Order: sequence, then C-alpha cells, then structure tokens
Amino acid sequence: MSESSKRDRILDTAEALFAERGFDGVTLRQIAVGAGVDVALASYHFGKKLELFRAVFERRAPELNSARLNALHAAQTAAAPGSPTVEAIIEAFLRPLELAQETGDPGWTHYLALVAYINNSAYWGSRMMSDLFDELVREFIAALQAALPGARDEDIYWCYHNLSGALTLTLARTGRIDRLSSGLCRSDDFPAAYDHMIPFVAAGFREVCLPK
Amino acid sequence: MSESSKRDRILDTAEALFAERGFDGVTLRQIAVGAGVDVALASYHFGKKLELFRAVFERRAPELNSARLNALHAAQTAAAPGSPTVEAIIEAFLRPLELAQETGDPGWTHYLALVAYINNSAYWGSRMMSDLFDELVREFIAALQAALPGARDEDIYWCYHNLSGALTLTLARTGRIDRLSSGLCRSDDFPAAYDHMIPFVAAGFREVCLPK
DNA sequence: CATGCTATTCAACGTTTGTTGAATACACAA
DNA sequence: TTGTGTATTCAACAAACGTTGAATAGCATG
Repeated sequence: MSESSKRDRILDTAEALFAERGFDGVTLRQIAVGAGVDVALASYHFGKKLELFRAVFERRAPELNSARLNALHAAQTAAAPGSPTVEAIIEAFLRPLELAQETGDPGWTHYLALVAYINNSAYWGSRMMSDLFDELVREFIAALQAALPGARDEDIYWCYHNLSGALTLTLARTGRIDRLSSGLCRSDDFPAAYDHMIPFVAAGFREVCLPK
Repeated sequence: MSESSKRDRILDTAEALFAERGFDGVTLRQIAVGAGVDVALASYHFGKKLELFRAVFERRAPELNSARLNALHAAQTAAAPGSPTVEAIIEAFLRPLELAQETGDPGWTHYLALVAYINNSAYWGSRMMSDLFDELVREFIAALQAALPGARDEDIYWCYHNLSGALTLTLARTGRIDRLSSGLCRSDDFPAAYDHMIPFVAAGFREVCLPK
C-alpha cells in the first residue's frame, strides 16, 4: 500500500484529474479508481463533489502565497530604503512557482495547472481566485505602484492583467508552444518561460505606465 | 418562432453554453432547451456530442482568420517596401477581434470565450487550436521575425506565448480585473484591453528580441 | 476482551446522461 | 393528390452519475 493516507491520495488524484479535465470532466469514480479507494470515501471525507474541488484548490494556496510574499518582502528589504525595481517585483511574483520542479512533487505541477484552469474560467474564476489570491495580488500591485511613480491605476491593472494572462497560459502547460516552435520551446520548461516573461513584462509595464 | 433555423439555433446555444461551462459542463438537453428544440435534433444534425463541439468551434474560424490576415496584409502593404512595425503587427493581430462588439452579434463574444477555453486547456488545446489557427499564427510570426532582425527564434516564440496568454485571458472575460480594480477596469471592454495590450506587448518583444 | 471511534467498503437509490429507432410533420415535385 | 426526402419530435434504452445508509474493519483506550 502507498505510504500516504487514503484521504491524501484522493486529494492528489483529484488534483491531477481536475487540472486535466476540469470539474465536470472528472467523475468521483475516476478519482476513486486513481486513488485505489472506494467511491464513497470521497463523500465521507469531503461531502459533495464541489467541496472536494474546493478542498483541492485551497490545500496548497497558503504555502504558495507565503512563498511569493516572502520573495516580495526579501526584494523590498534588499532595495530598502528605496523601492525594488519592476524586474525584481515580477521575479518575486514568478520564481516561487518553480517549486513545482524544485520539490520534485508532481502535485505542484497539477495544482498550478488547476489554478490556470480556474483563473481562465468566467464560471469558477473570479470568485474563487479572489477569495484565495486577492490579498497577495494587492500587495504586489502596491509594490508596482511604488516602483512606477506617476502611473495611473487603470494602467497598472491592465498591465497586471497581461502578466496574469501570460502566466496562466504558462501554468496550463498546453503544449501549444511545443508544437508551434517544432520542439524548440517546451511548455513544461518553467525556468525558460520565466526567463523570457520577466523582461517582457517589465518592459511592458514601463512602456504603458511610465509618463514619457 | 425565431427567424434562424433550428440547426443554427443549436449551434448558437451550444456556443454560448460551451464557452461558459466547457464541454463536460453542458448537456445536450440544456442545449436543446436553450434552442427550443427536441434533444434528438442535435444528434440528427451533428452526430455525437463531440462533433457538435467541433462544429461550433470550426464555424467562425475561417471568418476570423481572414479578418486578421487581411489586417496583416494591409499593414504590410502600407509599410512596403519595408516591414511593418511590431505595433502594427500586434494591432493587426488583435483589432479584428473587436468584431465581437462591432457586429453586435453576441455569438462572437461567446465564440471568443470558447477559443480562450480551448486555448488554455491542455486536453483540448494543442491539437484543436493548431488545426484551425496554426497557419495564421505562422504568418504573424514570420512578420514579427521580419520586424525584429537578428532575433532568436526561441525568443520570438516565447514572446508570442506571452501575447497569446494575455489575449486568452482577455477573451475569457472572467471578471477578475473588474473585482481587482474595484470596477475601474472592465473585462468586457475589449478596446481598452487592446489599447493597453498593444504597447505592452510591443515593448516586451523589443526588450526580449532585439540585440542590445 | 470489551468499548468506542474513525476509516473504509458494500450495496443500492433515484437521476441524468448520450444516443437511437420509429413515428410524425413539412415542403415540394410529379 | 400522391409520393419523396428532409427535418423534427417522440419514446425509450442502457450506462453512468453523485450521494446515502448500513455493514465492516482497524485500532486505540479502558
């Protein structure tokens, strides 16, 4: 028998399947089979299917949020008494997401794909994302405002929207860039994605938000 | 009775519902009710549910592709014998998507949200998107290569990935930016989104792709 | 060993699902 | 009018769905 508890195996399997096929594309029986468990056990531990979905989505959010927040605070400390650069802020926003590779836990990769699925869905997205991630995002936006003096709020929000979109598509790991580039770029190469995203996004912020 | 044929009403209703809830989140009965039609009619016209999904996705692709291609060719003609600027190319890539508002046909808005859903999904995305949109995208990438002499292919693809992500999140109209900005920005304001996206993305391409 | 509590399975329920074959309505040609 | 092909509905199917209550196992504590 596997070392982790059956409850955890349900969460892990649900995480992987929900990320791949979405809430409605996965049945409790598929999750049960994947976890090597009876169908009824998911209901016993989590109640309705929707509550299992929420439990999966909420499980790793605190750890992810604190990793990113620590990175932001580290950048702010390093730049004190001034403000960190836009690059440093974006870096703090993105690099902690590499823990998916660093920890060697494929669950993190599935979880980030699930975040991408939810963030891109009008049905699930706005409310569920806000509940778990708004506090963090507002901290980053405040830091960006400090790094871009004179910027209009509207411009900052639209630039963040562009950053969020680029990140979301990366986390989804659709394989589209692999096909488009004939294998030159790979969807699961997060470091390469961030290496390109950081200067790309920083230049965009400056272009749109800094008065000329 | 409504003016359009029942077959078209099935496509319209399926388009709206698939865009909102995804393939598995919609039943043929919901589509039938929305279209004011018997359940069996969808199967009669389109066969399996998956084939209806494909039919919806393929219906508007040619018109969308030719609108964007025309815009690109117009920009190239205007810039001849040189190459259009990066801004002009991105503009040609994005502005035709405003036909969703211009035509006043809400079906276009639903369709673009469906494109976002598929493009962000690893399960549906890579293959379905490539089949319909790769030819177009390769033309735009070739134009970008011409506008960015000396750029490495790898960098161009990653920058296009960032553009695609920002666009995808816009098309999904999740309402997240509305909430985050307390109503200052609106998800369904496509012109404002593109007004910010074009300079943002153009600056990003130049920063990443142009040798310093 | 008995007790009690949690975890897990078993068996079944009432619905809903996608799909199909037969029946009907409708348009148009002969 | 009769015939013919397409469009549409009707009725029903077997399978799969989420969920639940009762039964069983495991394992502490007394």
